[in-house]
Amino acid sequence: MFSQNHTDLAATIYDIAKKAGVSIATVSRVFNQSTKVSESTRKKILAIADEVGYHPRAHAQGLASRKSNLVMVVVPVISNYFFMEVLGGIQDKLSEQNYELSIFNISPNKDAAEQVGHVMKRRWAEGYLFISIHLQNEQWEQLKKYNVPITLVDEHFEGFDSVSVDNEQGAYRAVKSFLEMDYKRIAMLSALETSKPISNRITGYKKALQEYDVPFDERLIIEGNSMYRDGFTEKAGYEAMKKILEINPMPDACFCASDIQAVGALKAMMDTGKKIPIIGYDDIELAEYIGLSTIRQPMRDMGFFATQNLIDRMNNPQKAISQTIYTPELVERTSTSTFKDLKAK
Amino acid sequence: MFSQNHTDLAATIYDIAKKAGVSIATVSRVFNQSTKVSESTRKKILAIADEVGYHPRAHAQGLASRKSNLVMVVVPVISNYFFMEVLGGIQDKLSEQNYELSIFNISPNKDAAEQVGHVMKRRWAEGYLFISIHLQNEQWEQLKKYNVPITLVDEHFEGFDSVSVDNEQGAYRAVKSFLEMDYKRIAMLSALETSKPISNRITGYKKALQEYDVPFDERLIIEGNSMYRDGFTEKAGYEAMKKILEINPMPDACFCASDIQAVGALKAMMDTGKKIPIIGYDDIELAEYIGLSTIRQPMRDMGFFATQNLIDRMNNPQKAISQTIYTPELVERTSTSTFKDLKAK
DNA sequence: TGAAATATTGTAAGCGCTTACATTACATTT
DNA sequence: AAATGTAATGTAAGCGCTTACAATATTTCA
Repeated sequence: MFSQNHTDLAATIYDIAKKAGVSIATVSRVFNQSTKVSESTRKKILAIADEVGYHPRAHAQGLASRKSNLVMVVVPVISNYFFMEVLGGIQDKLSEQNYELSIFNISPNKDAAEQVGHVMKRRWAEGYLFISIHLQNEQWEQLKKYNVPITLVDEHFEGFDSVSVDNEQGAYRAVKSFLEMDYKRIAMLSALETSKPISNRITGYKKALQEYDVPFDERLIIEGNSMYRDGFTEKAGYEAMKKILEINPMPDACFCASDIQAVGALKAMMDTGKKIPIIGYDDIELAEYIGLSTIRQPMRDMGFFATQNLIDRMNNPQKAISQTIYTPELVERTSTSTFKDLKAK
Repeated sequence: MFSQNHTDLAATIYDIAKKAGVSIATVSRVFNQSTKVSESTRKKILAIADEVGYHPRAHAQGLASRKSNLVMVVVPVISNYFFMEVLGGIQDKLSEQNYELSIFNISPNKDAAEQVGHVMKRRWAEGYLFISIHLQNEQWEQLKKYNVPITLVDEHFEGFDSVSVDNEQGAYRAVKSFLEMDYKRIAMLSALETSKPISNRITGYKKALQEYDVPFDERLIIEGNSMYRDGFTEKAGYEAMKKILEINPMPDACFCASDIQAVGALKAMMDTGKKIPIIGYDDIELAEYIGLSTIRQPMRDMGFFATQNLIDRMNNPQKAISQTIYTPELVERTSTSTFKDLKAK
């Protein structure tokens, strides 16, 4: 239940010390799990603290100890399915370890590096999780100078701990599955190509084609309008798919850079009446319900593990740098299997 | 770009003051937008600060000024579409006003009031946004004693600023639209009924029936399995819809308590081959793409406005308490219109 | 030109904690 | 019982800022 004795002047460590007849150091020790306090005084102090509703002020603790118990998550856009899932995993880990979570949202309108610099300079958090943040090489290098624990999620740069997914492999598997079904003209519904995950997926796409001796045709890669959220929207997917369906001759399969775009693509096919098998990317919760075949990324696990990793580094800055790469897997559903059945007939 | 001169011992206000040949008070004034600094020294200080990459430490500022510039968002479950949208609005407002955002996630496994009490006691944030947090009357009362700015979103309790949606009205409109189409046996796919939004929606449902002289039949209200996320999941929707389709005689329309459940419901209809018109609730981004008719809640606006409201109160604690109620509107899409067309024929 | 008014800067006392080091109380050992 | 070791507590110096108040510089105006 809530504290009963609240007044405007909240109790400080001095009040508790006075009431308990001890020094503030002793009170502080009680609240810092120090073992150097006798059981009797610990109990007395805890009782008094509870009675007056005392709780150490985070700012004072932070200033005095030069620690904040705060982990900052830096993300590009908050309303995004991938991020949501990852954040779920982060939360799980953080609450388990008694850390607070703060979120910093990189606005797409301003320079990313500048905003990141701003966050770092505040020196607020003890550790940072960068989710899907893409910077220039030189900017990553600058970031290292802050000498603060940072773990990258869905991105990798030499010298940082990172947790990511093998995008090349994911795309490769998707495209390969099409090739195995004997599709040759495979389109790729892409997004902003300057981002590394996307360029890696394109590499995987090409690699699969090469392996099956299918010549690469750049006209089959369509980049959705990326003005908003780098193109990771249903709308961008919808429009890009319309273009794809107009290519002559029409592609006979399509690999989409994300599920959310694939949803738009599905809609485009419904509206135009044209239909080709598609595979998405991410495996968002929804994919199962619309029967979308997709490449599954273990998003929640990634968040959980990345946080684990970050906390490890916070506790031991000398720890060796690790790069964790999850391999995504293909999940087949009706957006491809119906066609498979047709082929089989 | 990031700071160039980073060392492990980051610059403090003293370093800047010394370099600039002024007192720390003057430096502080520059960083607090005080007008009482001459333009020339302001520029000099800013230049030096930029050069050494100085930035005031949040904890020190917070302790000295007894303010944190921090707004805490308290939510029940983070991975939730409704919350995501609301958070987007909050972010917009907050970044505009230069506040930091922290998130506290109420774990469903522990007592909500206790966790809320814990957050409040830390006295960390200057203002709190409670999103979809449901407490007992007595617990709300206790909360008031902290005497701290709080704005409720998607919930209301006398004595708090709140921003919510008229759930009764929303449900009423949905059900009424069915009644106008001459459907009589209208099922409701519900969720955990102890929550106020849900009970209000049930009230609206009943009200519409009454108005059209359709007797209320409690067997037509099916509560999804609410063990997880209070039942607001596709899975819960899927299973509940299966039950609804088995009711004898089969209902001829269904009002769902959320879009996310409606997605599951749609799937259930596909799987069983039975089909009745449905209306969801929320209007999540996805609804448009799957043609789901729904009751639109202006989620982003709610977040934005609630934050505005909170900041107003933080600046003026005497401000009169306000309750803002948005009226949701019906958005008709194919999940109802196809049926309408059929009827018309 | 000099006093009064105003603009700019400095001084210093906290804000509420942590923690190294010093001190005291108590238990052990001989 | 004195000497020694150990556990428990206290002392005091910050942590890096803000801000009331005091001091000084600059401007204004008679």
